[in-house]
Amino acid sequence: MTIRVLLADDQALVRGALATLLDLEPDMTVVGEVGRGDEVVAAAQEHRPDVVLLDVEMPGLDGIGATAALHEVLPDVRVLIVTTFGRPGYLRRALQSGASGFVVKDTPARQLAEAVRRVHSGLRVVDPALAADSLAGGDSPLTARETEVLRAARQGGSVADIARAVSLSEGTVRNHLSSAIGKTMARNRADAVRVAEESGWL
Amino acid sequence: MTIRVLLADDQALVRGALATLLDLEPDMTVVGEVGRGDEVVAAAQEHRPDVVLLDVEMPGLDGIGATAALHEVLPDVRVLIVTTFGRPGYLRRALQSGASGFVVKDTPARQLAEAVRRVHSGLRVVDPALAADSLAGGDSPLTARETEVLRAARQGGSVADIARAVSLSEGTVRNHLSSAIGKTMARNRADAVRVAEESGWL
DNA sequence: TGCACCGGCTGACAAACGTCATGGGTATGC
DNA sequence: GCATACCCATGACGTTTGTCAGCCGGTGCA
Repeated sequence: MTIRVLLADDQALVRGALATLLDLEPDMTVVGEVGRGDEVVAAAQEHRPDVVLLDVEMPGLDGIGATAALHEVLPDVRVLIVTTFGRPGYLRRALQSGASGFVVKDTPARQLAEAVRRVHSGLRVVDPALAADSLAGGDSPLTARETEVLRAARQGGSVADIARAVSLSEGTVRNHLSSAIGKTMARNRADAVRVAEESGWL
Repeated sequence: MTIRVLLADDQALVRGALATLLDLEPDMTVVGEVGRGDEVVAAAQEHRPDVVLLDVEMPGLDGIGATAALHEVLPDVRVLIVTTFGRPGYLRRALQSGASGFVVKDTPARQLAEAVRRVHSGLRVVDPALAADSLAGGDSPLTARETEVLRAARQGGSVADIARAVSLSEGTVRNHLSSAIGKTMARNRADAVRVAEESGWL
């Protein structure tokens, strides 16, 4: 019995390469390819795959959101997340969304097919090095408002700009920023944004 | 006569997938794979490839630097740059470094082999959409020092930190930053970093 | 009923930041 | 020779930022 695989990656070159790689395996067939996150569910309904390979960074809807949407419509489909950078926060959120596996693109190509097989058989596949980082990174210490304000601060505007974006007073924004800076152990607003982004808290 | 190809990409999964993809072509052989930019020259000297496929983002030495180093030691080797994002500045710098082609990872997988063939036969391969952006983005208006200071500002440190990193006085750093902010039409140091990064000036 | 916590706001203040004027040094080009 | 541009530095300035204290309202919990 062959494993039916659906591929979702925004980089056509990578997507095609992975497709040929997996199609060479005797027990697998790539039944579909999409380049956008919001096309995943429709493609899955059409092609009925056993395993879906999802990139985290995609236009329309990111891998996390696509996993959640997929898990709701087709609960039996296994999801294997493949991503470029091993952001600790991604792993946690991906597993919470219902993903069965998490593989970084640094892993050898031969292990990908094996990961697909494991996921298909119901096992969880998690990059060991990444799992350690995930525990170290932990849950976000930021409150909802702090994350929102910090997210708005990414564009590099002034406090007044941020206040306008989130509809708060400037003083409140400064307080939230100060709190976020303290929690991330950063020295700056910009530094806090950097730290929070790298920890997957935004 | 088969085309000998050397692959350089830090993502093992992508690298392996591209290798199988190109190895399927009857007129190509992948003679080597490396995951770091500073291993490219040594691998090229050992395996004598006709074409080297280089990713821009690599540890040790980036694709631009690797191209320059390669061009100096082995001038006959053709270089085809493959990158994730089509930053306008990359294209310009890559061609200046001696690259023969520039392909973004959004291009269909089938066109990659064709691009390799064209580069091998002495033609230049440039993504059309990217070429337009490159002209729009234009040359960096920043001076050497301004770029250096702005690069040091990416970590999110204070002026004192930056001054220590680049061995300048704090006042001078502020002047360079102010100039860079003006040239990028940003409102902030953080904003200037963002703009310069997106324009490929760092 | 208290207590702790989060959200929101204000006011104040020291530190950091961005800007400007000014000076001198060097290399490039007409 | 002279203009131009870049680099380095200093001092001064007004603004922005980060921090702190205090106050109020709402929520969840012992």
